[in-house]
Amino acid sequence: MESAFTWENKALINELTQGLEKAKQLRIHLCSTCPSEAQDLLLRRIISTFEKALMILKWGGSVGQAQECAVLPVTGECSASVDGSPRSDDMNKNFGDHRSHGDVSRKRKWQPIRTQQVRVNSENALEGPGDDGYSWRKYGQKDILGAKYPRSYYRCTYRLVRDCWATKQVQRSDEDPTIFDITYKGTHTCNQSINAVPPPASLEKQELKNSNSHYQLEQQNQTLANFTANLRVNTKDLDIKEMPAHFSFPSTFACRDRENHRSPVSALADDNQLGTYSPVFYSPATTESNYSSAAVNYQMRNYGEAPMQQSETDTADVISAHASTTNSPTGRMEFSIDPEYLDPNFPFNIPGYFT
DNA sequence: GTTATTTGACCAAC
DNA sequence: GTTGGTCAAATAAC
Repeated sequence: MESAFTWENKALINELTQGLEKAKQLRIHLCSTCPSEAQDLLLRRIISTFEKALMILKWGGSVGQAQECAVLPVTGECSASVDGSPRSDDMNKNFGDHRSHGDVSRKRKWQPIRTQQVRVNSENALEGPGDDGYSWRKYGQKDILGAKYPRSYYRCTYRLVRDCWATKQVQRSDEDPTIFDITYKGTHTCNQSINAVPPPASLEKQELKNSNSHYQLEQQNQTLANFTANLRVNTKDLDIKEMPAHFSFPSTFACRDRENHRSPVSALADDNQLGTYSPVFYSPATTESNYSSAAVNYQMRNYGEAPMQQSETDTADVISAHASTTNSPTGRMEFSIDPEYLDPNFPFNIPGYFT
C-alpha cells in the first residue's frame, strides 16, 4: 500500500539526503580553506546527524531489531552486554506476550525494553549508577535467584501526575560490581527533559508546573531556534551557493501538540538513554563564545553504525557515569532522539515545519 | 508535614 | 511451586 506516510517518508529521505550531500560539499569546500579543527569537527557531526536521521527513517515502521539497535546508546550491539554476549532481555519476546493482558498488568511485559550498562566510579558504586536525566522513584527491591546483588525497581516519579509508565530495573553485575545493568521498560510520556523539570515537591505544585510547561517549551524552542540561527550565521559568509536556501533545521518542529504539552522535539527528549543525540544547548543569554563552546561540545553518543573517533566520545563499551547531572553547566539542555517517537504520520510537508 | 525509601505481601507468569 | 514484578503500609529523611 502506497500510504501518505510512505510518500512523506520518501520525500523526507530525499530532503535529508540532499542535506547530507550539501554538508559533505560544504566540508570539502572548507577543507580547501584549512578550517579550524572545531569547524571540521562540527561539520563531521552535522554529516553524522544527517546519516543517523536517514538511517532512522529507513528503519521506520519496522519496530523490530533495527530500532532496538538504534536506541541502545553505547554497547553498539542489540541487547548486548559489556562483553558482547547476548542478553536475556529481548524486545521481541516481550512484545509478543500479550496473552491474558489488558492494557495494564502488574507485569507489563508488552512494553518496549531497552538495556544499558553503566559503569560507576568506585566511590559512588554503593549508591548505584546515578542520575540518567529522569526522576525515578524506587518502588521495590528483590533478591534475584542466582544473582549476588538485589535488583532495584524504579518507576517514573511522574507516573501519577502525567500518567508516565516508564520503569527501570537496576541490577549490579555479579562479575564487576562497578557495572550496573539497567533495563528500561516503556517510554517516558511525562515530557521530562534533563534539568528542565525538577521532581515535584507535591502533586499540587507539580500541576502548577504543568501549567507553565508550555512556557518552558517555548523557551526551549527559542534556544533551539538560536542554535539554528547561529548555525546559519556561521556558514552564510562562506562562498557556498549550493546550500539549499529552503533547508533549515526545524526549529518550529516543536509545539505541535499543545494539548499534551508535548511536541516532537520534546518527545525526542523523553528518553535520553535512547539513541542519544545529545546536543548541548545554552540559554539565549549565553555569549557567542560560549555558544562556540557548546557547538564543539555537541555530544553524539553513537549507537553503533559509524565509528566515532575516540577523542570525540568518552564512551567505550559502557558508560562511565559520574552520577549526577548537577555537573552539567548551568542552563544546559540535552535532548535525544527516540525513534519510537518519530511519528510516521507527522505532517512534514506542512508549511512552516520545513521552511 | 511532605516526600522518598524500604520491605513484606500479593499476584501473574512460567 | 517458584520466581520476578508490583503494591502498599511502615518508616526514614528532609
